[in-house]
Amino acid sequence: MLRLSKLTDYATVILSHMAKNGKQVHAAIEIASITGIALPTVSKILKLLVNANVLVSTRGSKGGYGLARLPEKISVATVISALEGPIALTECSISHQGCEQASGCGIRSNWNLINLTIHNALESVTLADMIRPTGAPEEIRVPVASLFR
Amino acid sequence: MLRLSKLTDYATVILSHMAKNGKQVHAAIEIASITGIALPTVSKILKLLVNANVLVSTRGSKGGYGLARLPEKISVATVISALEGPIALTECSISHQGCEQASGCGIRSNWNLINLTIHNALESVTLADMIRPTGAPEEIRVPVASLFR
DNA sequence: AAATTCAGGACTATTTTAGTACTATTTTAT
DNA sequence: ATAAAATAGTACTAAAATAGTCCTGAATTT
Repeated sequence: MLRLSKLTDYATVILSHMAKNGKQVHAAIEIASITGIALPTVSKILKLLVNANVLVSTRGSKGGYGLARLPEKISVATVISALEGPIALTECSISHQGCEQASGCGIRSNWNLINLTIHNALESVTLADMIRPTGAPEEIRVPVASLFR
Repeated sequence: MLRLSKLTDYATVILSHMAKNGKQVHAAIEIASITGIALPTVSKILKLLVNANVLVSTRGSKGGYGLARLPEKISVATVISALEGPIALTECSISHQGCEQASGCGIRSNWNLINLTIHNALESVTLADMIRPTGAPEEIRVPVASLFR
């Protein structure tokens, strides 16, 4: 499975909760209790999202976290790279040093093409798309069964 | 990083070696010595690829492994799912049981859309594409820098 | 000044992945 | 027939990555 880490999965849950509720500020402990994710884990995720400029934080009592911009302006690609670093399938797409096959490897640029395609796909989906009501018929254009051939 | 396992990476190296050499049959030990991957690991990968009908094997002396069909007919998606199982970003896209947020989670069908997009991207690239000479200018249509924003 | 809340970093435990070893089975060649 | 060559299958071990926790410090509000 081409897997996303659990933390990234949590991040999407947290962010969609924040995007759904119009509230400006959410304390970490509030998010933890609503989502059922342990507080230290929630804090860790929120911190990473602040560093990636997806969230803004305010300290002190009445403080908390809020979206840095409109959900329409937050792409899934941004969220994933905030949690996991650059989006790339192979190690050599990020750094090609230490690859003993560097010279004989004619695959690299082709991997880059694939990475780019995937990145574009993830860039085109925003947080606003994620919180749209599930299963809206016009959203599903292709039979999902084809995924598991 | 949206990572592929090392074994999958190895698999693409092994398969492109096999696709480049017109030879019909390659012994596991020959592949190991050429690619520099340890023999037991090579065997493991080759077996998985046979199970996924990407390769065919013949036993006995003069035996070995060969491509089950033309490189044009072997997609990257097939290779990845042979090594890692179904291509999906989130656990709940594969099995949704045991997800305590099952009812309140409106994200699932949107993840499926993303998964589908990525799957299509990977399905459209074949082994034949992977062994094309690297860096052919017409292949690179978008600046790679945009990948690492 | 006290209470609340985020910031940052270090640490531990768990899970996943990679790699190894061994035995059985099949086919070819002598 | 028999030996050699090669894959098939299974179980096990070790290493690495990930997830999760904890603690101390800093900022803001009341």
